[in-house]
Amino acid sequence: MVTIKEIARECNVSATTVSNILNGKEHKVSEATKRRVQEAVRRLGYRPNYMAKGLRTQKTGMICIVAEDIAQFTTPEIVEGITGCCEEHGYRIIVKNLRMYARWGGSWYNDIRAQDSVRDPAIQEITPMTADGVLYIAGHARKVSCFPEDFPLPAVMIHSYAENPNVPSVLMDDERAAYELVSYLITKGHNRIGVIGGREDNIHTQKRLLGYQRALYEHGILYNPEWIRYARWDLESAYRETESLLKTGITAVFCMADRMAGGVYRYLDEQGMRAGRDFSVVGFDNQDIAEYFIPGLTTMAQPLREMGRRAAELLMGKLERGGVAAQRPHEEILIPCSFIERDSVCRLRIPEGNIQKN
Amino acid sequence: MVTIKEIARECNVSATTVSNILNGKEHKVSEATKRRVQEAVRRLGYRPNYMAKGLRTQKTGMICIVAEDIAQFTTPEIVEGITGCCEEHGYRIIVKNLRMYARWGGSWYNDIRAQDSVRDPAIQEITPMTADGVLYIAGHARKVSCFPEDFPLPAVMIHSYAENPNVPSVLMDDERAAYELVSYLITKGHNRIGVIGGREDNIHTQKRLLGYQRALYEHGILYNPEWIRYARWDLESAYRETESLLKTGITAVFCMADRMAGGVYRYLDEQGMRAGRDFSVVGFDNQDIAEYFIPGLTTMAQPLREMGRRAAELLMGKLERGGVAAQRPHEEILIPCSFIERDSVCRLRIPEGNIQKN
DNA sequence: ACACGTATGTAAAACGTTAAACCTATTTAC
DNA sequence: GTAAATAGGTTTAACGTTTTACATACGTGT
Repeated sequence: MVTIKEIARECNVSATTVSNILNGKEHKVSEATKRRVQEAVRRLGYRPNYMAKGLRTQKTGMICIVAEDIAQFTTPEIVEGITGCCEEHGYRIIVKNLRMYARWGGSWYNDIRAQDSVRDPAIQEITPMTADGVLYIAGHARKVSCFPEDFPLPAVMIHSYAENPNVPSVLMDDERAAYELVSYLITKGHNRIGVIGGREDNIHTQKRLLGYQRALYEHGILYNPEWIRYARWDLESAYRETESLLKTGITAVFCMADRMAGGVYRYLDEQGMRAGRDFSVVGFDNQDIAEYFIPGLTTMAQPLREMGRRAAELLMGKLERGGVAAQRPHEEILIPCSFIERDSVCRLRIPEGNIQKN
Repeated sequence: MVTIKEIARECNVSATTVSNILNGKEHKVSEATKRRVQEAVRRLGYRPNYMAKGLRTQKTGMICIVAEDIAQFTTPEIVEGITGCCEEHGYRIIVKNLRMYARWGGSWYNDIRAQDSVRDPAIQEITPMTADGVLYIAGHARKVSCFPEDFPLPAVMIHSYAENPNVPSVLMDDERAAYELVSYLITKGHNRIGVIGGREDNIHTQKRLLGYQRALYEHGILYNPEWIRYARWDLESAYRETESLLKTGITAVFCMADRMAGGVYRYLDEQGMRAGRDFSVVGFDNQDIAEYFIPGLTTMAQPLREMGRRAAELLMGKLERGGVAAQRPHEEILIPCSFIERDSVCRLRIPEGNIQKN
């Protein structure tokens, strides 16, 4: 591999000069030598040695993405958003997948319960020697400790709430998204609207429930605890809640995950009913599956790429400012979701006066 | 950050000795010093400086995953398989996502046509300075050129065929998977079986078609070109083929992607028909969506994690052998798929004698 | 004629690690 | 009793880059 020294010898200049030219520090170099060096670099096919560079500058030029489960459907799009931004800023990306390390057995997405803190060998390994910054993609609120203590590397949390000071979070606006979905159902004439939420202690479940509540309140509909069910984010558990929930006399249901809407669809099918005709369903996530439901599922698309990009931009800012403004209080960036209308909701023909009568 | 030198000073030994202990070269060190050093390493919280290490050894300790589209549904599980193996061998993982670089416009998964070769700035960037080896996740046959010429880095192709010599490929066994699916349909009594394939020039389409053909042949059913349609791997294009395909009088269809089966389901729904009752459908991929179809889609699961792991193991072998056996001819490793039975196929009640009558 | 600034560079040291060569005391072979 | 081997190290140089400090020539103002 050709080095800076060889370029220098080839052009009869010092290594320093070549380095200055390659790094755009051109205030000390004439146009002529600059062109001469650049030509040699191209001709000999010089590539920088990142390790030598990193050793000298004490920067790795890498961002570490820590993903609790890289195969979870939300993660890849977030990563795509991140890569876009990082490439533009000249950072390379290193990936740590925690899935394999997870000691708490069973299916990750369904069975993991919120943990106060992650203290994981894989994370402990991320030192300033590995990366210049960390982007943590989590599904639950977390306090993350890595080496050295208390996240000395600039970090941004994506898709969940960080409990560390100085670790800002980039999240979708759960409350508003739920508010919009439920308001949509109300404008379609529904006033008895059920909810199938995720785990009760999950922060997303809670925020979305607040949005549901606000929508009801603003339209003068009384909140009825009977209409609220909690499940485990998956089809099976949602399916098990559906029968008794429908018996409460609701005409529509807000499912906090498209996969849970799948449970409702299955129940409806068994009863010879059809979403969008005999009953109304909205989901959340706009996961692939929503498009393949028959009829297509009306839902809320999570702004995954956008979240990834915003988080990366935030991190780039921190790195370029050199951690100057690091003493701000916990920062939270909410990205709006986008409403996707398909065919799973029908208009209700019920006299208007009924609305107040829960 | 604490360095090897500080450990050395603390223990009154030379840096070399510390290095030897840390790297398991213990043939030249007494048990006593070894323990003393290890204790100091723990106490002072020493972490190796990968850049210094890499600069000296001329190894990066990293594997680069090149993904043509990291958000494509097959990629994350392959990556998960890779990470498992690489962690075990002490390699870190760096990710290049080519999606953003793709110059050929439009939707990647649907519109890209097979390219002879990828010669992409992102790939050109992967030099021995970036990674020790490359795992390339592609959807189409490819000749990959990176810098320096002709893949000097050990590489393995996953999920598609590499046209480079010395770049082995790890693939699912398309032919056999298709053979099994179609044989399954035949044992259920079907003998007029349609196909909705992917793009006609796609290598997976071709191999699966061969499997289809073999199944027919072995059961004495004549191949009928009328029953074969090509689409673009997506719901819409498959939907457009469905009507005329069904008019040929088939009783079952083999879709080469679950998403295309979605097109068939949509058509059936419009006709008041139902898969698994009035018509039979099998898919391919066992993508998430298959489970959410109503009724559930019988399909073939791609062995994605397994492919990722096998490819990584192959690469580790190459790296540890130091490229000694690199002059073998093109190697192809086929991983079997696994059949997933759900409810989209019905048994046909037709007199047995009918079978020969196409 | 002199000091001084500016443009255009160069030399040497340093980043943290490991490979190669070297050293010394003790044990073993014969 | 001597040579050779072994155990248990040490010293030095090198990996490729960037930073810091220094050097030279030329123009300019006075």
